[in-house]
Parts: sequence; structure tokens; C-alpha cells
Amino acid sequence: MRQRILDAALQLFRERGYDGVSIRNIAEAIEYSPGTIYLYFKDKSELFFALQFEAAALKRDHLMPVAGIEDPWERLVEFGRRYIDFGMKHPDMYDLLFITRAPMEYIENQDCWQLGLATHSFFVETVQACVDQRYFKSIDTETIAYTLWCHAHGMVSLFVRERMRMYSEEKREELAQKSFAMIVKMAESL
Amino acid sequence: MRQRILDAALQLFRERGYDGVSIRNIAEAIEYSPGTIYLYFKDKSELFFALQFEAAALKRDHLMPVAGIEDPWERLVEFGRRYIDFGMKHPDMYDLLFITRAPMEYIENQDCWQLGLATHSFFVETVQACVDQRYFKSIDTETIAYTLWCHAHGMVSLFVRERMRMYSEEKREELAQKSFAMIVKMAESL
Amino acid sequence: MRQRILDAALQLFRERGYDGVSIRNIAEAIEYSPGTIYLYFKDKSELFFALQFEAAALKRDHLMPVAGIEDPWERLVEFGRRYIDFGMKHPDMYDLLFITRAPMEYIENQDCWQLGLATHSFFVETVQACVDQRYFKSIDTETIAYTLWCHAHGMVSLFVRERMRMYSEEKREELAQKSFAMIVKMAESL
Amino acid sequence: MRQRILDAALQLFRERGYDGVSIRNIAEAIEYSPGTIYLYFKDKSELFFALQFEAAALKRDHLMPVAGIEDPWERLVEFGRRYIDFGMKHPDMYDLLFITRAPMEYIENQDCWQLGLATHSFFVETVQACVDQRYFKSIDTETIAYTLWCHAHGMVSLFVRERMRMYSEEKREELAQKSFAMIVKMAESL
DNA sequence: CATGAATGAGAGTTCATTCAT
DNA sequence: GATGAATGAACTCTCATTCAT
Repeated sequence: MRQRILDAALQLFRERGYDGVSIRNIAEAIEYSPGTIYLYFKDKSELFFALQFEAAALKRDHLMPVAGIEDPWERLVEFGRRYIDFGMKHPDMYDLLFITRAPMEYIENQDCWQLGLATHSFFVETVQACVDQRYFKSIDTETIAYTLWCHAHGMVSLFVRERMRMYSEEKREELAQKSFAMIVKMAESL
Repeated sequence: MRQRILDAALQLFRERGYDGVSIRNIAEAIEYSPGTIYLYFKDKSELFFALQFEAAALKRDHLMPVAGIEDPWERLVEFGRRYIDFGMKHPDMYDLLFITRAPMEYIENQDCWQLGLATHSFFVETVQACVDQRYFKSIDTETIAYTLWCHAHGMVSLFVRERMRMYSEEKREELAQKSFAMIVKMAESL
Repeated sequence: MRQRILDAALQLFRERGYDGVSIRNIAEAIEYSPGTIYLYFKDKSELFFALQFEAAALKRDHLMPVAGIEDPWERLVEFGRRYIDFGMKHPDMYDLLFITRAPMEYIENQDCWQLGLATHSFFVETVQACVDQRYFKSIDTETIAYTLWCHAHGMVSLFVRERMRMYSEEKREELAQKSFAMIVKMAESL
Repeated sequence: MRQRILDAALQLFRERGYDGVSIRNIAEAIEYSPGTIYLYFKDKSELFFALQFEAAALKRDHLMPVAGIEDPWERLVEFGRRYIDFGMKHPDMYDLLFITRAPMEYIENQDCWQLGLATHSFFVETVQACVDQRYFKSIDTETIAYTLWCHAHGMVSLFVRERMRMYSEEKREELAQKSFAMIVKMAESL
């Protein structure tokens, strides 16, 4: 039931944004009365955070398998590939995690933030490992990580928020792959 | 007057985001009655589109001065710098143009879409000019342009939607500058 | 209209107390929509305060004519008579001013509190005048005033909140008159 | 168990007033489910009446010990002292008994009304005893009793409903004591 | 051109209450 | 005897919108 609420909410949040969704909407979607939702979540923002937590967990599960890859460079590349893959396959989740505007003041104390940070740290550490093993000339780990993240996030978020309409659907996919290859190459020459 | 409404609306956007602004709020800000706004805009979404057009125009004005720079590479770099600058200085506008989920079916017929496309085309043409003059080894103009755009959009949108909270304010600025320098360097080796 | 709202609200507040009355109730009573009320009053508590102000003004108008009576003792007696008379004739208003539980934290900054205080001060000054002219042996103005007030308020509030049911209606009136006479006599011997 | 519910309800009353207490609140306080309460009370108003009865009993227990005092005058004075003391110490109970607007048609058939009447009668009889023993010049027992009651009730109810805000907390206490002393003195000269 | 007055719908939230288990 | 799950109605309040004037 908690799960049923979360499922319905997820879809709605993704379609209409945090402010565009009402408790009533969610209740209607699952065909229960509004009050029922308050049996499972203290208020709207708690529901939202629960959703973000789900998303963060899913993302972690999607990404963390790469931890098994020994070579840091290969690990990094695979991490990137999967990051983008996650965004493309679960645009709603990605949106929730990295785009949706929501009561952000609260978020930092939340478990989902911790979870997100953990994955992020893993990413930075992988970059660090590459740096340590001289995969790059540059040794500015932080900036390298940030730059790669920006590129990946840019790709996914232009896609998620439908700002690629000037390209046909196939073109979009093609571009994504080519651009990923390109950034990898660019990174090699860092 | 139409302009006065738009100005007030824009400022409110800046402060509270799209969902946080009501017709009433705007009316209060310009010290007119709510009804008056309907003399100039059919409804809220028309006002919203007008706003998007404003944003697109502002962005064009912010970016197009670089058209005067002869050398395509310098033009490209300056374009990038200004793109990011625009996003940082007018996060609400940037949000409106590249992040906000709006009825997209409508948008494509709108002037603002044309306006946006024009600026985008200018960007792509500048990349093309660099390619033509062998600034890059790669000749895949489209992918180059897309990749650069992704990076810039990633930077701005992580900032605009407050996903950089794990860094201090100064750190954020510093990172932005360093990352921009880094992508420029990476591009040189393309 | 503002007045129409106040009239309806007054009756309802009196019948059911502050918490027992909803904006909806008031709206229904005047056959308007709930939202309309917010055109005239910021919120529920503002409406309540406006009502209290009305009540305070009415009470002042009922009492202040005695200011014309030169002899302080006569003035005091007449003040008391009218105080009780006010409570009996306008139980709803009296209730609002001296019994109804409502957001009291706010009240002290309100005009109605000032108005109420003014009348109260006039009462205390009248007692003081009696003291000054040796109408009492006691010179403890404050306590005398308070004691008289307690008696009057007790009478009215037992009546207003229907705690005199063990007496017949006529008996109640008779008791009131006799008790007033008695407290006057008691006061003379102070 | 019934008792446990009542105890919790009473405490909540004390803290938040009648309208501020919900069945849910009470259930939470005793760590049972809301439904459980309905096993012991038909509905909220039945609980409310039970509470009034409790209050009446508490008041009786607070006052009746004075029945042991032989001298009627001393008994009367002590009764008054305790009456006020009860109101100050249990403002919520006092409120329930003498101020709260409750369906009065119901109340008269209730045990609590009987209980209240009994205490009241005891009070009147004590006044009568004083009259019989010539403690007063006046022989109008009813009016004397009523007058004294009005004073005491006025004191307590101004306090309970927070109409003494113009005085500091200590001042309020001081005034109460002085006024009680004053009414006693005034009564002596009746 | 502009407004004042009004509304119906809807927001988040809490409530007293029911009832199958 | 007690609960968990649920509801429908109510709450205060805000909103986009309309329309006679």
C-alpha cells in the first residue's frame, strides 16, 4: 500500500512537478480517500522524500556494480555509461533526484541525501584513483569529476526535460552515444 | 503596460519560481487589479509563454554580441562563457528556457522557440566555422556542439536547481570557472 | 457587506464559540462563497478582532455617558448599573469581550484592546475619585475596583453562559437587582 | 481503563482546551487506537459529559472538607477560599463546569448537574446558617449567597479566560488575595 | 482602460467515526 | 477487548478566472 502510493506519486510528480501534484491527485490515482495517504506519510514533503530515497536507492543499485571493475579508468567509463543509462531508462527517477524543485532545506538531513552523497563520493574516488595512477596529466580531481558530471547531467537533463526536440528520436540516441564517446576521448587527453 | 506586467512577473519568478507566482501576486506588484491582467493576456499560460519569449530575447541579447568576434574559436569560447554567465545571472530565465516543464506541444509553434533555435543555430555555425578552419581534428560538428552544450547546460542546471549544495558558495564559483577552463582545454585537443 | 459578515459572524461566534465557527459557516449564513469573506478580512482571527472591536465600541457607547455625572460615587454606581445592563442586553458582545477564548496573544496590540483599556481606566479613575473624596475608608483603589468588577463580571457571565438555570427567569432578574443593590451597600461601608 | 481515558482527556483539556483535543490525541496519549475509545464512550460528547462529572466530583472533593468546620462563618469563609483555590488550580475543570458552552438541555438530566447542585446547596445552607446565627444584619440569604458567588466566580473566570493580562502574574495573585480579604470584610458588615 | 466583487474549484490537512478482523 | 485501515466531511485559505459596471 505504502508502495502503491509511492508508485502513483512517482508518476504524478514526474508528469507535473512537485507543486503540480496534490495529495488529492495521488489519492484519486490509487482510488483511495485523501486522508488515507496521511496514514502512511506525515505530509506531502515526507512522501516526496520517501520517493527521492527510492530513486536514490535505484540509482545506487544501477551504478554500484561497477565497483567490481578493477581498473579505475574502465571503472570510470563504465560508471559514466551507466549514469547516463540510468537517466534514460528512469527519467522520472532522475528528474526527482537532480531536477525537481522541492523543499531543499530539509533534504540535507535526509537519508536520501546521504545515499546520494555516497554514490557521488564513489564517483569522485574513482576519478581520484585514475589521477593516482596517472591516467590524466591533470591532477585536479575535483574539477575533473565535476566536469564529467556536468557533461553527463547535461545530456540526461536535456533529454529528460525534452529540450532535444529539434532532433529526431534516433538522432538523439545517436548523438548521445557519440557525445559519450567524445567526452571519453577528451578525458583521455586531460 | 503589457511590459510592466511582464517585468513584474519576471521579478516574482526570480524570487519564487513559476508555481509560486499567482496572477494576484503580479497584480499586487504593479498595483493594478487582477482583472486588468486579463486585458493583456488571455490566461496564465499565455503570460507564461510571453515570459519565455522575453527570456529567449534576453538570452539572445546576452549572447549575440559575440557575433562581432572574428576568430571562430575565440567566438566560441566567449559564447560559452556568456552562456554560463547568463544562466548564473538569470537562473529563473534559464530555468524557464531549458528546465521548466511546459506544455511542449505549444512551445514549438511559438516565437520563442524560433528565437531559441536562432541562437542555437548561431552556436552550431560557430562550431562549424572552427571545424572549417581546422581548429579541431574531429570534423563531427554536430557532436562537438552537442557535447559542449551538454557540459554548459549541466553546469548551469545543477546550479539553478540547487544540486551543488555539498559545495560552499565560493567553491561553486571556483569550480565553475575551473571546469570551464578545463572544457576549453579539452576542446582544443579535440 | 463587511457589516453583513460581521453580523452573521457575531451570532455564530456567540452560539458556538471561536473554534466552533468556520469561515464556511459564516459564508453559508450570508449565502456567499467562503472565498468572499477573505476579500474583507485577511483571516479568521482578523474577523474575530473586528468583531471584538465592534463590541468594545458598543460597550464604550453604552457606558461613557456616565462621564457627565459629576459626583464620583453616583458616577460609579451608574457605571456599574450600566455595565451589567450592557451584559444583559448584549450577551453576545459581552461574551466576545470577556469570555470567548480566542488567539489572545495577538489581542494586546489591537485597537480593541486599547478601547477596552480606556473604558477600564475610566472605571478605575472613578473609583480613585471616590477614594480621593473619602467615600470609602479603604484607600486601596486597585483592589476596590477589582472587587467591584469581579462581582459585576460574575453576575453577567453566570447569566451569559447560562449557569443560572436553577432559578426561574424572573427570579434571575430579581436576584440581579437585589445583588446589585447589596454590593452598592457593601461598598458604602468599605 | 475508562478512567485512564478520562485522565488522559483531562490532562489534554488542561493543556489545549476542549476544541483543541481530538479523540486521536487522547488515543495517542494512552497509547491505544482511536477505535478503542469508542468501546467506552458512545461519542465525543459522552466523553465530554463524563468529564464534566469528573470535574464536579473533583470540585466537591476540594470543597466538602469544610463541612467539618463548626462555626458557619468560618465555614463560609473557608468555602470561599477553597472555591477560588479550586478555580485557580484547575482552570480547565472550572471552565468545564461554569464557563464552557455545552448542550445545556442535556446537562440538567445528568448526574453532574445533581452533583453540582448539591455543592451549591451546601453553600447556600452555610449562608443560611450564618443568617440564622445573626452573623449578618441582612436576612436575605439568597441574595447574600448569590452576591458572594458572583464575586468568586467573577474572580476565577476573569482569570481562567485570561482577561487579567493588564496585570503582571504576581499582581494578579496579590489582587486575588486582597480582593478575597476585602469581600470577606464587606460581608462582615452586611 | 480598469476595477470591485464574486465564485467554484482546489490546495494540504485533521477530524470523528466505523467496521472487519 | 482492541486494532488497523479507511473514509467522508470538514477545516482554513489561495487560486485563476469572470463580468457588470
